[in-house]
Formats: sequence, structure tokens, C-alpha cells
Amino acid sequence: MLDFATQSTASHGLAHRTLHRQDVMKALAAKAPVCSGQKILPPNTALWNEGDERTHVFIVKSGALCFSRMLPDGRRIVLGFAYPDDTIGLDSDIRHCDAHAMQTTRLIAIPISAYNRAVNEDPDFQRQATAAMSDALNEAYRHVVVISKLSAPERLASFLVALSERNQAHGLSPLSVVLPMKRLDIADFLGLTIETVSRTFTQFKAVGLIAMDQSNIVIFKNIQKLRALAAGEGTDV
Amino acid sequence: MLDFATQSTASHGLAHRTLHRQDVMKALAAKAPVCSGQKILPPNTALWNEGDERTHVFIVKSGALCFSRMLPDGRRIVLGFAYPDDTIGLDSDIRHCDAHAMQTTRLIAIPISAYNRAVNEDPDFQRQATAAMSDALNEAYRHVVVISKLSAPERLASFLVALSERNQAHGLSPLSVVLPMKRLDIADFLGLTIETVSRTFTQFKAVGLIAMDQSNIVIFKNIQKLRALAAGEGTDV
DNA sequence: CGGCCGCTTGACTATTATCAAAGATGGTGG
DNA sequence: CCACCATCTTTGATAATAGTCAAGCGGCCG
Repeated sequence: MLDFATQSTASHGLAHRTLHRQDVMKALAAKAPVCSGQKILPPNTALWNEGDERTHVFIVKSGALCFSRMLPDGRRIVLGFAYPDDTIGLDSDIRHCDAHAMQTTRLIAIPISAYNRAVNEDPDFQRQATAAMSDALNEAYRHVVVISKLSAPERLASFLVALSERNQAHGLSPLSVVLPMKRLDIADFLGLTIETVSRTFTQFKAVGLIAMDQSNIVIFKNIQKLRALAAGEGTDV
Repeated sequence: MLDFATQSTASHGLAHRTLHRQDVMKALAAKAPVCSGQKILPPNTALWNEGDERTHVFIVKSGALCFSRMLPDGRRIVLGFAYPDDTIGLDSDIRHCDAHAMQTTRLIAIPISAYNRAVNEDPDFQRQATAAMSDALNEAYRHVVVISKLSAPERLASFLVALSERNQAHGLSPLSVVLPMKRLDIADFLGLTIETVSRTFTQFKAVGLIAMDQSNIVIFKNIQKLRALAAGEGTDV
């Protein structure tokens, strides 16, 4: 059986935002008050840029972030998103993508020195961080599968289902989601264009898979079908 | 500047095979003799399957491996390859993809218990393993970029350039590569079909980017142009 | 009220997939 | 040693999916 189709739980998107296992978060939260600060980012401002040295690890408290890379000719690739409760920036000493706030975003900033101290003091902590990175890798593989083989409807379904599951894991309703990102972000995340994303939303509405009252609120009408699509079961829209 | 375009060194493909930093390898090699065995896989045999529990970490001595996943309807996705000197299986306690030998492959098999012992004894070792996973993640992001935004010629160029760079890093000529995999593996790795891969090879030959005397030996004729293509600099084939 | 930004829709194009068949290549057995 | 077969690769013709270009709609804010 294929675990990548069924094991998706709280997370979607790539590693930067999936490093949020409960245990890691708790450990970090415990350390956080000691020498950390709060940071508030207005919409469309950078948290870091590709190539920057890592100075902090962050815990998202509210808002939403977007991780992306640029090709020399301007093509943009969104690697993932981060939402409240996600811990981000664990994965490397050098940022290997840009990070920016998509809306006003509140973060706890933990200096890397404090983070390293915590890691050195507690081997369990280190192991947990490793486990979180392992999750992140698995997540990255899932995304590779999504963008290398799935059709546009399948990709969008995969995206929406992941958001639904994330809601559920956070005690919210899995039957509707609020999209904090624009169509362009979704398109760049799924390897599509805004037009294709828009048309696919329209198609989903037309066949009764979802309903939308605003362009950023999705109500699931047939989550089973969406799951089947997302899993690549070959069924048509 | 974009580091993903320039920092590629020895590795290409996804994490399973990129966990091969020198230091990690040395540490493993030092431990390996104590309680490890050699394993020889004939072509087209599985090393592990998705969902398996991890029992060993392996060092590839010769041959080549392929990491893949399957969608329910049979679509296959190749996540990466492994070559001699690569250390594989570091990233998770549960295999999250299949691994099979593409040709006769010789491996050093280190029981996971021995590996864990090594990690527990030496915090440095653990840190190095973490660093290797960080590399793997970065590698995964590069691959996401490749398959989500690059054209067929750009993808193939990216693949070939990575192989050339790997050769160079191993003291071999960067001007030619032997492909241990079939067209189908390349296609499933790049998110294309065998026909498109084949046509793109033909196109590369026609415009003088490469030469091939056999279908699995590539001689680079214009590596600069290939690099530009691979980096997504927008230049046409 | 008007302009801007983001979303949607339409017409058309292009890239790649699909279907089909014809070379290569390599191994096996007569 | 050669013929045959299976497998892999290449090439061709056609189709489909998604991209591009362009225009219209709608909400929001100055």
C-alpha cells in the first residue's frame, strides 16, 4: 500500500513548514521564553532570503508564510507554506529559499545560539529535530510526486485535501478552508499558471466538488472524490 | 544570486542517495567493519519496499540503485538514484519509497542497531547525519524546481549536468557520463515520457550539445550551454 | 467615483503525451 | 555461428493538456 497517499496528516507543503512535530514544538516553546523575541511581519515582507545565514528559528503564531525560489529568468517556484504553530528554519544553516509573509504574520524568534544550546544539552531534542527533518523529506517526496505526475485537477485536489487535513489536525472543521494565499502562489506551488488554477476551481465548482462564496474560502462538498483525485487513483474529475 | 543553480556538486537526485557527505561516510566506514555484511543485488531486484521498517543503512560499493514510488493507477515516479560511495537509508525509520538495483550492485549493510549505537556514542556523528539530511532536503527542493518549471530540454540538461558534476567530484572526467539507467527511469525521474526523453537526446545531438556512441554513453560537446539550460536561464536549445 | 488589483473567462497556441511502428541491441538456443 | 526473440530506443503522426495572450468582471481603497 502506498503510504504517501494516506499518511498525510497535519502537513502539506514542503519541509520548511512541516518541521512542527508536537514534541519538537514543545521543547522549543519551553526554551523560547528564555531568550527569544516576538517579530511581526507586514504582508509581502521578507523573513529571509535565499543564501542568508540562519540567525533564528521561528515559531509561527499567526498569519501565513510562503517559501519560494526564483529562476534566473524570473520563473518562480513556491516550495511550501507555513501556518500558525509551524516551526520553521530548522533545516539548514544557510537558507535555501526565500521566505515572505503573505499576510500580517506574528512569529516567535529563537536565536540560533539558543537553539544550538538546546540541541547540545538534550540529545533527545536533537533526535526529535532529526525526526522532524525526516518528515520534511517525506513531505518533499510527496510534493515531487504531485508535480511530476498529477494532472491539474489532481494537483489542486491534493492541495485542498492537505489544507483540509491540516484544519482537522488543528481541531478546525475539515469541511472548509480559508486560503491565505493568492492564486499565483497556488499556481507556483503546483507548477501551474493562475489561469489553469482558476479554471480548475471553476471546474470543481461546476461538478459539485466544492463551493466558494469568496475566492479565498473553499467549502468541500465531496471530499471523498477530492481524496481519490489527490491520491492519483486515476478517476476523472 | 541563486545558490541552487551553482552549488550543485557531487550530488543529483533526491535525498536517498545524497546522504553521502565525506565525513558521514568516513564515520560509517569506521564503524562498518565491526558488524556489517556485504550484500550483492542482481539487476532489477528490490533492496527494500515502501513501508518497510528500516533494518540497515547501506553504503553502495558498485552498481546503481533507483528510488521510486507508485501511484495507485500504476504511474511511477523515480525520486532519485544512488551510485558508488553513496550512503543510503539514513533518512527515516520507515522506508518511504521503493529501492531497487538497476544493475548488479554491491553494498555494505550496516545494521540499524550498530548505526544507532554510533549515533548515541558520538554527538558529532549525529550532527553530521543531520547535516546530510539538510543537504538531502536542499537537493529535493532543487528537484522540485526542475520538474515544476523547467521544459523537457532544461530537465534533461539538468540531469546530465548533475551527472557530469558527480563524475568530476569523484575524480572522473566531467566530459562524458555512462548512464546506468534506462530511458524509462530517466523519464520517470524527470516527469516526462520515454519518447520525450529520447527525442530530447536526439535534439541535443542534432544541435551539437552532446554526442552518443551508445544509447547509454553521453559525451558532452557544449557543457556551458547545457549548464545554462539546466539553470533555467531562459536560453533556447 | 475611479482606478487598481486580483480573479475569471475566452480564443488560440505550443509543448508534451499518446498511439503506433520501425530500428537497435543483446541474449539464447538450435 | 547464425537466427530468433525479447527488450529497449528511436521516429512519426495525432491528440490532449496546459500555457499564452487578451479582455472583462468585481471588490476594495483612496
